Amino acid sequence: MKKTTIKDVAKYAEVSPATVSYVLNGVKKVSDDTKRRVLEAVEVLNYYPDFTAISLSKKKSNLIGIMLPLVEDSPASVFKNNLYYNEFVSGVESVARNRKFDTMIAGVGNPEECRNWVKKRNLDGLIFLGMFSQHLYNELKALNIPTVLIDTYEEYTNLFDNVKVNDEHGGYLATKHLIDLGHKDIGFVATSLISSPVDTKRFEGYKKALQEAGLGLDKKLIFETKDITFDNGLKIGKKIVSYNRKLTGIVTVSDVLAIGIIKALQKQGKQVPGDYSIVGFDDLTISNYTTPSLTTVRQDIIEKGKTAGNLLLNSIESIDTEHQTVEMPVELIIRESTQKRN
Amino acid sequence: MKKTTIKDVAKYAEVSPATVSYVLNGVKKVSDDTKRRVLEAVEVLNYYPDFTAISLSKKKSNLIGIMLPLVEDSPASVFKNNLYYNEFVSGVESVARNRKFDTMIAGVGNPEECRNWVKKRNLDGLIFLGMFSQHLYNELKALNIPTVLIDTYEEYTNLFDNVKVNDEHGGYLATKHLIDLGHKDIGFVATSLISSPVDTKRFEGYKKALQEAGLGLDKKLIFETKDITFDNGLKIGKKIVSYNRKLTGIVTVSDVLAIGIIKALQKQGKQVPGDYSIVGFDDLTISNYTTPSLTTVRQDIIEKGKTAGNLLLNSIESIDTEHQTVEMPVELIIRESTQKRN
DNA sequence: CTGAAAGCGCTTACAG
DNA sequence: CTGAAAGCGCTTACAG
Repeated sequence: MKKTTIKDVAKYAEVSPATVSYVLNGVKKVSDDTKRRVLEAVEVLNYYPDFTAISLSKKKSNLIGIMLPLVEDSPASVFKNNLYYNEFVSGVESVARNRKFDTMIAGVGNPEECRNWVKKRNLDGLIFLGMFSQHLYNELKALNIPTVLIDTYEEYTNLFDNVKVNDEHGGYLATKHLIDLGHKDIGFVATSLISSPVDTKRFEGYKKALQEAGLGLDKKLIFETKDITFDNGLKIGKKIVSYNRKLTGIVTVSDVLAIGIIKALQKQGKQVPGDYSIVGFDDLTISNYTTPSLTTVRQDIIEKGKTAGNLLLNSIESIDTEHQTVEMPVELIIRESTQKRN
Repeated sequence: MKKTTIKDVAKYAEVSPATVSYVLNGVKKVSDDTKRRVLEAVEVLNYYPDFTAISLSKKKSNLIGIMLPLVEDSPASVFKNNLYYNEFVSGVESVARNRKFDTMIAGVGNPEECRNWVKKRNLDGLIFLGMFSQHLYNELKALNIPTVLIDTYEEYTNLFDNVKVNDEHGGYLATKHLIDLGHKDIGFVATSLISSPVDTKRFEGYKKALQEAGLGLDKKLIFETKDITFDNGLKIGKKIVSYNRKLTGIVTVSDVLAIGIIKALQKQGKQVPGDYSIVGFDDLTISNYTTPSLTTVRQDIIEKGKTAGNLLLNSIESIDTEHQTVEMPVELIIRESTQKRN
């Protein structure tokens, strides 16, 4: 069965292919009568324009890409371990879909790879999730394609659209909550205070809350780990038990980390929230699944994805012309992993 | 900055565009000398072929699609609730990537939508995740595009490639495990025994194990729910407590359901595995996160995704020409949610 | 072994 | 208001 093309439609409607294209794209005025004939032909022949051909001639693919950091040579492991990406991607997918765009996902190791991908597939825009080298951003700039960055604080980042979250306030809320519950020895668990600006911001909030309450900053209560995985949470949980007996409250930069910590604590016979009160960050779907369920700083990740998607599409369709950064609110969700200090 | 095209390369190498195409595609023999010149030009000019153009002329997009059932008009909610999809998609993504294919994801409501998508994007192949109407499969057949179905048992399904899991054995293993632990009153929690062939198969395994042990089948111990969500698990958990005092073992068709049930049980003051032993199905990443961690029937979902991906790509590249169905093994993973009956 | 030319399915100045 | 023609960037019989 041969594919129905614009020529077939043209023939059926007794007009030129150009005219069919005109009515389909709403460009140029076409008389009502011919318009009707064309539309009818489209209907009868069950015609659907070929996006590949459109891409080629319009230089526009109606395709956006989401770039993820590449782990183990595949984004697979990223997805498996980080439910955050999952929800975010869903968000952008859903707005893209509504606005007639398709979305592709790729892990990106180096700048070249990214550039090639954009060129190869003629992507109309890009969303970057995670941290990448400045070199990559330079490449991006050269590519001159609408781009939105997520959760970045670096200065060179202002050359792009940006969506982030009120990280400092998040760290503050979490810490304040524990303080209000009477905790005085509160730990902070992050990935890296030097290489992760997001974590640094949250740490600022933590310090601020401590300070407001007249509590000192104890460097021994700061734990850093490589990346956000359950296993790393486990390790930190162990460390916490063996390491410091005065700690009763723990602020964390991620739900998954918090869940790992809780698990380790429980394995060592500790009670959460009996012995330790813990607050997560993100409010992933699964933060409800655990026992105890997780008190956490909620960011609406799906909404974040939607916002990023809309920003990108606006930029692609030249609706927004200026770079902007939108900061999304953050909210404390109190569940079972925190309680008054004994 | 203008895009580098095949013409530029041709000019630089002092050959025709056709020749460039020949060496890039390894088709026809080209003299070593010209080949070298072309490759050098490609290198120097930093040339990357435009897939859009290739798609158009080769009628091959190097793009595969993963179709998900559409909930609430967007695949987003599907992803949010069902970690299974997540891992599966990662699996196919990773093999596609290695084989130079990109993958797109779409929710599909009706057959027309699916057909349009395939046409629009010139997809080379399709993977279907979830249940769809027979009508859709008819459309698919008409489309005549390589397709692999996941977890289907319907008869008309044999017209496609298929990857599934040894569901019956899974149900059997789970049940047998509980029986071996001394449980006699074992419930079975499914979505639907009539509309879900997968659940029916697992149920077969359940019955077989019961029978082997000389235990009768008690219809009161069978619970059905609409779909696999944490909330539905919660509901069933409540029902279990109020409903039947003799029950001590529970076999489930999904980890998420099991986790919901455990949560509800715990909320009502019951112990898991003290009062109830529960076994899940899937072995999602999160089945380790919960307390107690979940005893479950493991299927390697990522591997399943990879298998599906390879099957599809083999079929696209005419490596495999016959339809085949591969059945993946299943394995009991014993963790903390089950124990000897008191 | 190499190239001219037609074609993939659409769009878009340009002319009328 | 409508259409002929060139073009998007590649591929592929076909001829030589």
